[in-house]
Amino acid sequence: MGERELIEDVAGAPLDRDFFDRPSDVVAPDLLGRVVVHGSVAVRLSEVEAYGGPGQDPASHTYRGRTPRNSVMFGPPGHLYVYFTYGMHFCANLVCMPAGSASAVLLRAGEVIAGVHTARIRRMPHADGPDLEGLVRRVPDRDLARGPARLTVALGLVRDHNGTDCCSGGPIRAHEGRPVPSGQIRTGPRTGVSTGAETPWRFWIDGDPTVSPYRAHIPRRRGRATS
DNA sequence: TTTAGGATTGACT
DNA sequence: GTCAATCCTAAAC
Repeated sequence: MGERELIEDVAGAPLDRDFFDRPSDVVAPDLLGRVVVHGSVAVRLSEVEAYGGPGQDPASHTYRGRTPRNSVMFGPPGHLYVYFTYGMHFCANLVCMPAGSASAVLLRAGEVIAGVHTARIRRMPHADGPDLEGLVRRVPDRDLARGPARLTVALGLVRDHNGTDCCSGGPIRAHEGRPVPSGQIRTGPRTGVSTGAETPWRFWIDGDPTVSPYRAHIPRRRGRATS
């Protein structure tokens, strides 16, 4: 059995593009329990957030229209939108709706269900140094993909993956997994956004230990405190 | 050209 | 609970 078959054994068949050709707030809860795959690593999603289109959602990167950074969100559905933030982190989204509409779902957290060893090494501080397992503090399994930047690292997604088509049988795909019954889905305000936080477009699996802890947005101070 | 601030995280009190 | 790290983006000038 090859890598593909092993992954499909635990993650089911890949989702096709039609899955993403719907509004992001409809796709988002349907993504819970689904499995995002990159090579040998697979993550079962436990928490996502929907972001809307131009002029509709003040929290969305596309609210003010197309820019070089957000151009992938204006493209066809089922593509990966990876962005850099806080000077050090990458986060990953799956684009929804037809080209031109520019909405997406942020992948916030999940459980690593395949490739745990690879994911753990990626999540170690200084994984490229001489001190590997046993010498560096081991990240608990539940924390491997608990948070959007952590999930992106665990899956090995980087800047260059921005724009990747996830519905063409390539190395990065979304698989059907097992959808979560609506009774187990919880919704609430989105995390860390300074505007539009009142829209309850964060979705997570009730009671799942891999869901990230909620943190309200805190505007950061700049420069030195004076006087 | 300058500047504010960010879809976060890990360390620390 | 607080805070710094760190660089990119887009808006303002």
